[in-house]
Amino acid sequence: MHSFTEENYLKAIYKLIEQEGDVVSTNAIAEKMSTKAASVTDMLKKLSDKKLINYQKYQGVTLTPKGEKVALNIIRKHRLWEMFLVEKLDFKWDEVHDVAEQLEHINSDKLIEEIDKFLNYPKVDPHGDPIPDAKGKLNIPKSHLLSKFKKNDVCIMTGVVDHSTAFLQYLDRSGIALGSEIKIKEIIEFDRSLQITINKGASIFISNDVAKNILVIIK
Amino acid sequence: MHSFTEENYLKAIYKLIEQEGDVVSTNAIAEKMSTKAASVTDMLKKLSDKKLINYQKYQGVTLTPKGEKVALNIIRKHRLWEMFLVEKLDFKWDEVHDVAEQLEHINSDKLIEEIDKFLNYPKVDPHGDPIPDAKGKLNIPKSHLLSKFKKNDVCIMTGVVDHSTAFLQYLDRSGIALGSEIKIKEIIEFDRSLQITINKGASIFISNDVAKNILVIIK
DNA sequence: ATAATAATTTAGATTAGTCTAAAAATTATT
DNA sequence: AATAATTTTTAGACTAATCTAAATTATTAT
Repeated sequence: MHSFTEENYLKAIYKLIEQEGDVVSTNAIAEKMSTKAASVTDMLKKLSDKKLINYQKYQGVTLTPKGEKVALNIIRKHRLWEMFLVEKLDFKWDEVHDVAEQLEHINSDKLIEEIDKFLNYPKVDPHGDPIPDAKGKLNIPKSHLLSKFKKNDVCIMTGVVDHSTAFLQYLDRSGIALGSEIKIKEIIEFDRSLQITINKGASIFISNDVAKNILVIIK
Repeated sequence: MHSFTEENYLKAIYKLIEQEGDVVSTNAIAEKMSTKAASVTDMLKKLSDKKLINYQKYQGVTLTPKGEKVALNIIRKHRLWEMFLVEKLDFKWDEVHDVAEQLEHINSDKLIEEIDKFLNYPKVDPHGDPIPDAKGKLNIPKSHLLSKFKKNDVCIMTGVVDHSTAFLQYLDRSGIALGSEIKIKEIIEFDRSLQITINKGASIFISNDVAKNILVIIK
């Protein structure tokens, strides 16, 4: 099996690839893990030796299929535990994260299958994040950053990167919710801000910073 | 907080004191932890520095009140998780141990309180082992080995040390069950075997080996 | 009471994960 | 294209937990 630390690195790399792009830098990982670049380099060598990542010095990393499977399994466990805490115990959404970070490393196939059954096989968690299945496959189209789309693309809002109350309240006020249809009317060159319509309504402007925190799928 | 390893040592020491006597030897701990005596000595120094155990070179160890509290909290979590796995998920009793060994180290007061509530505040687990409360107190008299009692003592069977099917079946055939009243009629000097009556019935003989695996409370 | 045996501790090494400081490679700037 | 700035890697050290082998202390047997 893999150590807690290895699992956390793989999860961090997976999430960075999901959000930032195809290759992940040492510094990006260091920031996400709240550690130093030198420590990351050490770990990258180790994960590379174990064939969990593709790593060439100075060239950044990607996950191998094996590494991605491990990462998705951790994410599966994390999201199922979060669901369990909220649905079955009296946890609020802002209370679950730290505990789920611990529970995601518990090693027992039977346990996680039983939790899945107990929850009646949920497909997404309440953030709109999909729960990978037991084979480590996402049964829901993978979301991308709204900031990556181009003029006239139409997409559906599926989740957020920044889960802060401030940001969620801003989305609320702007009328952007899970499932909203977002059409990109215009991309302003100089600051990459977007003019969009929500559910075919009046158009509004959002900054590139905001667009980088909204996850969508192509319609 | 304490490391997983420290918690496991404290739990082992607690259980050895419960079963063996008042002071625990380095070798006994090494055996219980499946490690070497030298490693145990290192850890004993560390636990002693942290005031979790009373330790004098070559003299064995006892737990301080602080150490006992930690140990009881781990045991509380272990037993509550076992109950949860059996009662709420579809685990059999022989499947729970390994998973509970992992879950007992999850650090969240709220989580364990909610699990306790979810299970409706059980007092004992199905082995007859008591579940310590949130303050680390046992609300049930602490059990002792039947082998430690003397002639004419009367006690109540509360649990076993050896949980093997073979042993449980032997107890069954002998008519010894949880709650049985056991009276010591005679202790045979040369092999420490006992002549006892069960629920005031006909007397039977049990070996010292058997008596060392039966937990009782004084009536 | 002394020698033999057993238990325990010390000394020194090892591994995983981390760190700081310095070196090397890459990328950006002029 | 050369230099400056940034990123990444290496080198060497540290901590927690472990180990083996040797030394020390305690216990048992004669």
